Amino acid sequence: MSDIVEPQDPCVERLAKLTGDRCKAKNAARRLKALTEKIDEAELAAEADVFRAMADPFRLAILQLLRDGELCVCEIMTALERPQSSTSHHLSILKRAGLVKERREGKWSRYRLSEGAVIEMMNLAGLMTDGREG
Amino acid sequence: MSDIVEPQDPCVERLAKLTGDRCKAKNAARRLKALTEKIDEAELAAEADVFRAMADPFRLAILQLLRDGELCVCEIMTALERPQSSTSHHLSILKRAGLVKERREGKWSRYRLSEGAVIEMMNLAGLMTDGREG
DNA sequence: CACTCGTATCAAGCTAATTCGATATATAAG
DNA sequence: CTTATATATCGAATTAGCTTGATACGAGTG
Repeated sequence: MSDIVEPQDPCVERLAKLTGDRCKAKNAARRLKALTEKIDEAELAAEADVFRAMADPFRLAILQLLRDGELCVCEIMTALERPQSSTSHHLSILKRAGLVKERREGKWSRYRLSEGAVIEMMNLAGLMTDGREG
Repeated sequence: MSDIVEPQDPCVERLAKLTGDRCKAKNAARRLKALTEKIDEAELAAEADVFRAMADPFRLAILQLLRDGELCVCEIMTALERPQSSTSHHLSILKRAGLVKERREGKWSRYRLSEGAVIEMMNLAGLMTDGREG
């Protein structure tokens, strides 16, 4: 019962074996632990939800269409030649992720892009893929 | 056999019924068709691959760790307390999507973020979720 | 060569996502 | 009230993705 409270932290043990140097290992472990503690799991989960919503070519096509303005479900399904149920379903996913907004007008549901980072993210993704197949 | 070649384009028919105005319908259909033709399916698929690679909290945590520099598999699995096979598997997904780069050094595989838009995309996703959960 | 260690890949079980027809809800019109 | 139309939701089948132990590969070491 004295100086340090972590006599055999498994993380340190692990890294000590890696480097062979127990002192280095402790520093590395401290650095990794600091990095890990900065990670907010709930926030990462929320961000993953956003990315998952954009991880489908059909939904990206919808977002592309909406760049030029508001459209209703029937216009989107017509333009992209997809069944109504599928179109509506994917729009609900985009809406839940906060990527699009809905405006009810009579029996029509008109969808538009959310203000904010949506367009920028699509542009960035475009940049990332340009290097590979352009 | 004369003026127009699209006597019963199903898209126009669809929109004509919607608006009740055949002329408007034709314009709307033309606009939608122009938008649709601008869409490059292969590029959307590639972008979807990038987003799919980022659509997992564990992989986002890996990317977060790598913001501060290169790490090997064993450091990542130790920091995030995940099995080795899982860590390696997710790193391969990130690598395939072009989000990280690998550097072999002896028996170690050291991973780092790809230069480019990766960090910006994570920042943007963070912005998008900020508004929802404080 | 035998052994160790770091990493990659495989395999099997499980969960989540996609698809689309069928059905339900809601709004408007006759 | 019935009908039509636009959209949402359900259900069931298929597919894709995650997880993890087991195994294979590759590079060092004795």
